[in-house]
Amino acid sequence: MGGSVFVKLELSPMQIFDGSRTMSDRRYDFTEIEKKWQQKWKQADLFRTEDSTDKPKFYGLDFFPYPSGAGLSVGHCRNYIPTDVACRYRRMKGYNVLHPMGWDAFGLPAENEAINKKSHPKKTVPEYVATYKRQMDLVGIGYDWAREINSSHPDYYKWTQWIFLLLYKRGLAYRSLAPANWCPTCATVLANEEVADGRCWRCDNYIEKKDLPQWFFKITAYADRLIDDLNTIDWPESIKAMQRNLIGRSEGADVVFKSEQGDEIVVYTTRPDTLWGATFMVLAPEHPLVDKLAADDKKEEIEAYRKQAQRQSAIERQSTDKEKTGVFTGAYAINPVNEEKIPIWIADYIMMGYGTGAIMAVPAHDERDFAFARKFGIKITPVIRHPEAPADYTLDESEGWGGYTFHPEYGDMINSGEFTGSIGSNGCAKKKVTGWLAQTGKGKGAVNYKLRDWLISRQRYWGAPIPIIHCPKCGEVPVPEEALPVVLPDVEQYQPSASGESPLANIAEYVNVLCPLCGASAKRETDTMGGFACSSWYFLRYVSPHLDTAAFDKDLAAYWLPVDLYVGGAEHAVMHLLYARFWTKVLYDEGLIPFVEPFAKLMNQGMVLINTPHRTMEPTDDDPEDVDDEDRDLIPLFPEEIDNYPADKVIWKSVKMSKSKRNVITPDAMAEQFGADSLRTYELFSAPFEDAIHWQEKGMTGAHRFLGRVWRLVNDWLDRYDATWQSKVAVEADADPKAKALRRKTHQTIAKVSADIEEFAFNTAVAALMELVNEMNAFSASDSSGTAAMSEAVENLILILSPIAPHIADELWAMLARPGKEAFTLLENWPAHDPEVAKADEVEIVVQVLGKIRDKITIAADADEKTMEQLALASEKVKADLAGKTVRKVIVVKGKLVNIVAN
RNA sequence: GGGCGAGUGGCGGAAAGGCAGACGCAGCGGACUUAAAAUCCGCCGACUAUAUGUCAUGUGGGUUCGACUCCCACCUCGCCCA
Repeated sequence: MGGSVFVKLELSPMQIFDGSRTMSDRRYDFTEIEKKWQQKWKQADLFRTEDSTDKPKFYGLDFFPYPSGAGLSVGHCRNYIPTDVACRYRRMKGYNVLHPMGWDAFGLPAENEAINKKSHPKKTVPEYVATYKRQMDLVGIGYDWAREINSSHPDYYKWTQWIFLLLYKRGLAYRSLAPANWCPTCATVLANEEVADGRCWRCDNYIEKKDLPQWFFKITAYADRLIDDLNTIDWPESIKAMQRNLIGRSEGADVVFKSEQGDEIVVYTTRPDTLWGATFMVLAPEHPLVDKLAADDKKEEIEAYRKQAQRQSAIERQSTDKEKTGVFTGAYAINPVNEEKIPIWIADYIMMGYGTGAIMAVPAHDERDFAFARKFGIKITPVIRHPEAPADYTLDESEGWGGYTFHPEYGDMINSGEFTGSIGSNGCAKKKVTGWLAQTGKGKGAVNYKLRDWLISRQRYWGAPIPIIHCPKCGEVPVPEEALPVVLPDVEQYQPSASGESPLANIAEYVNVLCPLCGASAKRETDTMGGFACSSWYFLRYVSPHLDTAAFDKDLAAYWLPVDLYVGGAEHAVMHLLYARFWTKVLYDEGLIPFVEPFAKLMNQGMVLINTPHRTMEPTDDDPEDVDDEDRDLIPLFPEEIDNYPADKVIWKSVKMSKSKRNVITPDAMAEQFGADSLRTYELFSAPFEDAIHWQEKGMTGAHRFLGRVWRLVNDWLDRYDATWQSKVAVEADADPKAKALRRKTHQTIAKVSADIEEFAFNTAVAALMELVNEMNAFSASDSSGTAAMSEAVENLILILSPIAPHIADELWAMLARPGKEAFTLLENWPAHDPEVAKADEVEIVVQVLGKIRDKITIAADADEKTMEQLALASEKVKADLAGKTVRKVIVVKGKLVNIVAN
């Protein structure tokens, strides 16, 4: 103590905070500190989760990452850091916390990466995993590595296969010949959802159509539950909307049309109230009835049209911008509601996959039908009055079909026989017509979904083998449970072949087996499962990662699940989340788990963007005319190119970090330069959790400076730190207003940081900590002798900072001579704030006259409305402003303001 | 074209319908230093008459004693779907 007093007397307050004074022993050596504590945490097995059920549980989970060769960027950390803060906070709050991590190691990304590097995924994946783990530890993420899982290990995919068989047993897995989206580059089929703008979502090349026998999961059987249960979970509305949109439930009617020859053609329509306006029918070119219906003189034309339709992607075919094409079959159908004879056409904008592959076309009230009818001169009959049309408005072609004619809105029915005049609003007419169709046997109410069954087959090596055997006598035979796993064989040649067959098909010893039922020679299924299968149940494996008798322990799953907090990027969210929800419901139906939704709360973190130099693409001969430079695609400039490129031509743009753009910042570099705690603090502070961060190294400097201030503040107070502050602090605060103010700030900050972490408002939590540190610094430089208040502030600051910057917090915590102190802040209790201490006893309120601020007065915090009004009216400035006016009304907001209305 | 979201200083951002700009970055001035870095202190939306002044939260209306916040229309940007 004596030494510090001496120093204090010798130096001015400013010098006391000069970090250079005792450079050698007081420097914030983050490299040393972070290494030291990461080792200590590991030695103490600090993040090991026990399956204790006497505590409330908290299951915090990040999206299942696939380990790529590029390693982690600071962008990935935007996902892992906030989850870690939430988990550390819950742990200190007394929860039993499960915070695991594992690897979505199967699937195309890992395989493509390995192919590109001419290496084997079995070798590369462990290398990449090691890098990810090292980087996650480097950032200080507290995962329980004892629960690490890897979807490409046989002890994991054994259970993926087991769930496949469960689906098969329940009639939810089937094999069917189907036109597949075929990517020639990746040499594999893709799910519809994996195709964007007719291109493969991974390699961006155009896809083709190819007929293959393929495995599907019948997710459509769960469509209604997948929509309805969205109402029970705490997810961002945007993600829920995307899921509803993808499922695409619509209500309408199946209506039976008949061809003149008597063939039934069932069409699905969402607008049965427009039936009287159906003036033609359109079949998909692939529709099975087309050959039968087609007139002889049309057959050639139809065949040619089919061929060109098949070459196009679904997106191209259905685009509303596209010029309509089609061929008249020469046949006619009878409209069942009015017995009218209408022509049957084929057109590529009708797809076999949606509804029944045939539509009734109502050109007056559907945009594409309208364009089609106009082009081919087909009759247009309006049957719905435009809601805004005058009552006496008549519709005819002389108006050029403008004005009130074409519209897809609900409206009252016209030109519709006995239904003419039916009220259209709120779908009334639709309901009425649907009921009538059912009564008369002309059709029935029907629900349709955009959602297709989930195509799970991949003709690739690096996936979980589908556990099915094809027997010439018994047909499809599931591999018996006791024979699982079907182990992926080691092969030399795992590159996919252009034939469309899996590389597994070439391995005789794998393919040739005996039928488990009859013992005859049979062949194994050679397709593997797409990666979404593995990630549809991994969250269950973490509760008992090493169990070898079941996919998961039922009791532990019931204890830990559902996941309390699930964090990941919005961009990959729709498919994975939908499939995982589907499997969860199947497992529930099987009686294996007592919940129907796997993820109670979902949060999407914002991306990390970085300002990246670009140049525009050089003009080419293929360019459409009058392309502006601004419309041309931008190409990133690499670091070595930028110096040779004219500065005024460089276009700077904030884009996502990616290896291909060479703009990646690694956590390794940041940890080395500023420390992991600075990286964590910066990423949390820089923007709200959901918003994109624009990476700026200056921001890292700011976070680092803040931690440096904390470091010096605590260090400079160590020798005055009083571990027995608890018994003194109240007396001290009564005697010293400055001490009282500091206590107030401390307790306010505890409350603010706690609430902010729970609400994922990390940016304002960090700001609150900065405010506290600023106030502590000012206090310490003041003439106050409030050591107890300062000791309380120091202790609490370290604890509430610890989830955000755990290494520095543990180091500072270790320096305190606190009785009964735990070795790690994580083992301490989260501080509770005392509302009485946090409460201000005086507040400054605003006095307004007609909404303009005229004075600010300081009053007792608990002053009642009447007192406030009196004090406000007594203000000299207010009196001056009110001279000659009559007070009409006084609005008083307790503790905030007084507004005087006068004229 | 449809759905969702967002527009606030030079920048990132903060504001239960109640003092717009917390906190930080950058900038400016100062202290310390032989010097620099680091650190510390102060200033920091615009305008002018330098004031407890006026104007300011994409634009225009509305509700309200009071609007960044709620409602309507429009503009711009982003994401998803088509």
